[in-house]
Amino acid sequence: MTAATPKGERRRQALVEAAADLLVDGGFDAVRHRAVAERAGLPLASTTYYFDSLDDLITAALEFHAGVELAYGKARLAELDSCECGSEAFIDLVLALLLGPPAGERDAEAVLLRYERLVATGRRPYLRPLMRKLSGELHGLLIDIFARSGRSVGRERVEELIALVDGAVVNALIEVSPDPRASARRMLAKALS
Amino acid sequence: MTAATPKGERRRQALVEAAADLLVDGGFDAVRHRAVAERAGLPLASTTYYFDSLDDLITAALEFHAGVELAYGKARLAELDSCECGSEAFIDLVLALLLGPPAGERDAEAVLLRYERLVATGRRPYLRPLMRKLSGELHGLLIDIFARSGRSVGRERVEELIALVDGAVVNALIEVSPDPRASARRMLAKALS
DNA sequence: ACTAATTTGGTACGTTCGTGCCAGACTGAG
DNA sequence: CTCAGTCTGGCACGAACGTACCAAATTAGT
Repeated sequence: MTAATPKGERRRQALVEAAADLLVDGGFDAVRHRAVAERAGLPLASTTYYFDSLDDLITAALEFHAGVELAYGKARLAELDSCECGSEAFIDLVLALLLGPPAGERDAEAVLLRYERLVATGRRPYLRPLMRKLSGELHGLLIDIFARSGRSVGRERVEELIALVDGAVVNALIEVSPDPRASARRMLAKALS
Repeated sequence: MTAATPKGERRRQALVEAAADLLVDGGFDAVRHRAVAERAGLPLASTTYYFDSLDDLITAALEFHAGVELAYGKARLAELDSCECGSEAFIDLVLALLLGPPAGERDAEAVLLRYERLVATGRRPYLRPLMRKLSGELHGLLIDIFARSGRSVGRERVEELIALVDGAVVNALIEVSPDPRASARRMLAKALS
């Protein structure tokens, strides 16, 4: 169901954003009708009124969130015009694009979330087109960044580096006190040296 | 709770194996009291009698399954004595250890499950010691295999290759018709050439 | 202002889940 | 054989869930 009135549209959007928030800090399992309604300050029934099913709501939330992520990536890319491309800063930038902005204390959890989402997509075929689009644009962004910093690389090499980062992350998750970003940084530094 | 009678021990073990089966073909979410009891052909209450909580049951199931996986790995390693180490066969062997034996039609799903489990571990700190142990032994096995096939490599290089495989897999999950094993094979072949 | 369409929000139904309960059946040590 | 300790299994509770329902309130088109 799509809203037909301005106020309705605002309400619908509030639900989408609430769902996206829940998705970010609780994973797919946290996106429930009741939780979304409560976070948006709206009654339970509004979630079923504006969205045919929970999957619909999740899709909308992911779509919204993907937009936010890409906007962040493009902003960081724009900053790079001033091209302070030390190896250290460059690696941090790539990690920020792939893992999100560093989240301090909660970084391990934040990164974990990204991979939970990625893996959970495997069980939700209806999200694949969306994830493919996001992933494609992200790869494009990375190629741009490599080019703009003087390190020209092909698409294949970029995919290899992404795989390296992703693999380092999932393997870091089982450490006693996981620091997936640090593991990824180590791998990336070695591969780029 | 631990069983004190032989028949009780057999029952307990039946529950563990049923839980491991469910874990393998449905992920952590499939391991429920009722499902385990039904698959084992035992009443619901037996699951709470022998295991203090669901987490207890899951831990036992994962432990059991890890044993099975490692046994498979060691068996494949033993076969290698006859050292038919063509590049193709070698890569398939490494993939069999990391992704499990090829599962034909259902391969994508089987591989997905492994990574669901890996990521889900991030939310279950009590499983980390177990996963670390399994992961450590698997790494050791891989080093052995590399050595035995004439390709001597250090631990760091092995971890790099594992990350490459894992990253290739998680990135393959969002393809229109995912074939994670093929993606991993491609990456591995390139890295080993 | 009036009517029809849309939106609202409280409520309820049917499932599934983890877990607790307990009377009865079984089993092994004396 | 006896009986304390162990095990069995049917059952019920409370919570959380997705979703359906519907009378009342609001809004939009004329």
